[in-house]
Amino acid sequence: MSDLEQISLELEARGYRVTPSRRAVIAAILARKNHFAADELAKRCRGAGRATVFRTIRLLSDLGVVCRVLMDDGSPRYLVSRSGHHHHLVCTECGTVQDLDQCAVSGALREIADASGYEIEGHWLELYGRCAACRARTAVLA
Amino acid sequence: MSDLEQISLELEARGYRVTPSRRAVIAAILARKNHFAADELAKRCRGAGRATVFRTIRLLSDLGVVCRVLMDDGSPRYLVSRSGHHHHLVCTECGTVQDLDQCAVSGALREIADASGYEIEGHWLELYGRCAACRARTAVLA
DNA sequence: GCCGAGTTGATACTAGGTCTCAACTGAGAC
DNA sequence: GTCTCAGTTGAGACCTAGTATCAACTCGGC
Ligand SMILES: [Zn+2]
Ligand SMILES: [Zn+2]
Ligand SMILES: [Zn+2]
Ligand SMILES: [Zn+2]
Repeated sequence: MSDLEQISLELEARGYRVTPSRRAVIAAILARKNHFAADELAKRCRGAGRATVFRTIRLLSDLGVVCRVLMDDGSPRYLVSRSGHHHHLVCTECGTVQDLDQCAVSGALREIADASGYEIEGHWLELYGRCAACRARTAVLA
Repeated sequence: MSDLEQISLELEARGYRVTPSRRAVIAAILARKNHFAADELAKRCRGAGRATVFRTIRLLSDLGVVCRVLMDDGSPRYLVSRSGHHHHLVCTECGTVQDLDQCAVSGALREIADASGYEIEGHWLELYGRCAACRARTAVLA
């Protein structure tokens, strides 16, 4: 079963219609090799208007099919999500985004909750750095 | 020495002029008890235009005098910063922001760097939850 | 075939900024 | 004092990343 069919079933299971517009957006997303900007997808995606592209991205985001990454300049990008709760490691040089399956803060949360009196419900974490490839490239030049 | 003077000296030390506009923005920031939106400050702050308010906030942010907090709905707010590197605990109910002096991820970074091959340069972390006061309020109603 | 909820897209609108550029300021050089 | 010029300002245009509106359309179920 293709990813498109898989996601379509997921949508139907949740009571959403699988329309041609939604198919077009999902196909466009699956076609992107790396992360993409919503507006860029909207321009590239014939078969769905801008509003529908944004709506569909949000829908898929709520379903956990795509995830949002905040780049280091603050601009949002989207990515097909491969797992449940996870965070990202973003290369500040080439923009590569790597999924981190482990959550780096889950251990500390209990402690913070105790110390602060807060009941912690969620968190947002992004890590920025230079990927192995970019580091290697600079090392050669130096 | 007042906070305003303190910050002014900081600016001068870095080669920036301490102008009436900047003083007005800084005073307006210091007058806010809690976090504020940049646009709201611009409206409230007679004595500096919108662009200058935004520029000054960015300047102070670069200097570490104010910090930016991403609320759980994604909207940015600013806060007078009291320490160096730190993160925030944001109450999703009343909006209270509490500084966390400890960095919850510093310990995990070495490990992640080793596993990923990235040289980690920075990170962004926000925690969301319900503060003690809001929890108490709900408990009474229940 | 009809109904009504779900969906769509053009367009307007919003938040949160940045850019432009001519005018202004003010600290230091003379 | 006054010249000078980099730093600063503000009005307004512009930009990105969306959301709101609303009339039109679609389609599964009866
Ligand atoms: Zn890279
Ligand atoms: Zn996590
Ligand atoms: Zn609270
Ligand atoms: Zn940290």
